[in-house]
Amino acid sequence: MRDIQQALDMRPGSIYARFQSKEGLFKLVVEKYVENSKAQLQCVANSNTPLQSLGDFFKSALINPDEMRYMRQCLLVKSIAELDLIGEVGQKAVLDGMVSLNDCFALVVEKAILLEELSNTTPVDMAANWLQNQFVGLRAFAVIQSDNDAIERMIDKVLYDLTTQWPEN
Amino acid sequence: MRDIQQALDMRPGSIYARFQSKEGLFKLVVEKYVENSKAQLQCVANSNTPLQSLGDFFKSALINPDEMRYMRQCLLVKSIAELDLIGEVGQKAVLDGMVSLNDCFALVVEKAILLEELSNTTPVDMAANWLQNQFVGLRAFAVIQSDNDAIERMIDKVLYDLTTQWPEN
DNA sequence: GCATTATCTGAACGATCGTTCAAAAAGCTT
DNA sequence: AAGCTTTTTGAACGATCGTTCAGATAATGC
Repeated sequence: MRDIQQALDMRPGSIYARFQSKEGLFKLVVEKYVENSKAQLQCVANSNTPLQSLGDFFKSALINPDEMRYMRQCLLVKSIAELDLIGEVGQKAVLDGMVSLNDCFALVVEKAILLEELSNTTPVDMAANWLQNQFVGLRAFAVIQSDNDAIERMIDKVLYDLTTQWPEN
Repeated sequence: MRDIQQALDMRPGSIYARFQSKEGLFKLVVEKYVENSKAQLQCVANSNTPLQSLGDFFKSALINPDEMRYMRQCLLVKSIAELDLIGEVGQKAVLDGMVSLNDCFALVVEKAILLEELSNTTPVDMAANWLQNQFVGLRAFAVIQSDNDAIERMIDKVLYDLTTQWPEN
């Protein structure tokens, strides 16, 4: 809270007047973050080449100058890692956000199937879950990996595996 | 630290006599955790059916009774998420641990190639990195996913994708 | 049984945390 | 300019954090 006070040049009272508490502020931040990410993924879903756009989305989120490495971390991923330290309100915001983004990944998969970039036998929900997984794993990978080419190869592998076969049921 | 004091029924002085500080204790815990995980992965690498053993390893780490859901989180993954809040000593322990486990994943891949469960064109280092990624992603997935079958299907997908093609260079 | 060493005890330290609130300042309406 | 509402201020609160250390206790060697 004191970091935020300094960054915004605001006194504690002002912050607590606008937001009720640390957790209330956290909830709003998470919701904004999710809203932002949703917009990005909906752009991907609206693209004419959804798979390529998906790759670009992954790359822009995971690859950036070294001095901004910390930005490779995802707020939601970070929050899930500390889910047991967060209050109920914050937990709900994080979990709802994950579901919300999962729906967006599903939209991307559906669009790719529609444009025949993916087989129509692709299980949409499973693929969406899987994509979200891949993103989480790559986020952690990107934090500790300074070789951008290695990250890019991982993304290529994700895009390839998306097109291969899926387990039954 | 006070939680640990209570759990061990030890007074702060005793803990600080054995370990120098919170960070020193953290370092030892991480090292122990890595040692443990290494032993498990080396078992997998020594198996006659490394890919099946690898699947079992994933399942045992990711699937367990619901009341122990919090145990699905991995100490290293959690630590990477908070890497910016950890001191230098702790950071080094975490990053070294990740490299160490990555080597173990590489051993598993090598063994699988040797036993012809994987093509000998499989790029060992990339596959090891990739496997570690998959594990990280699945850890987060398992924390928020109560459907064990969904987790199991994801693991099956990982084992399948391990056998498919890899990006060049 | 005594001396010496190693270990443990637990109250207490200073720093930092999230948060509050009476008072001051700024904004708005007439 | 006066009166009323809204917002901001900043010192200060109690709780909790990692940590310390003089003294008590236990373990060991002779």
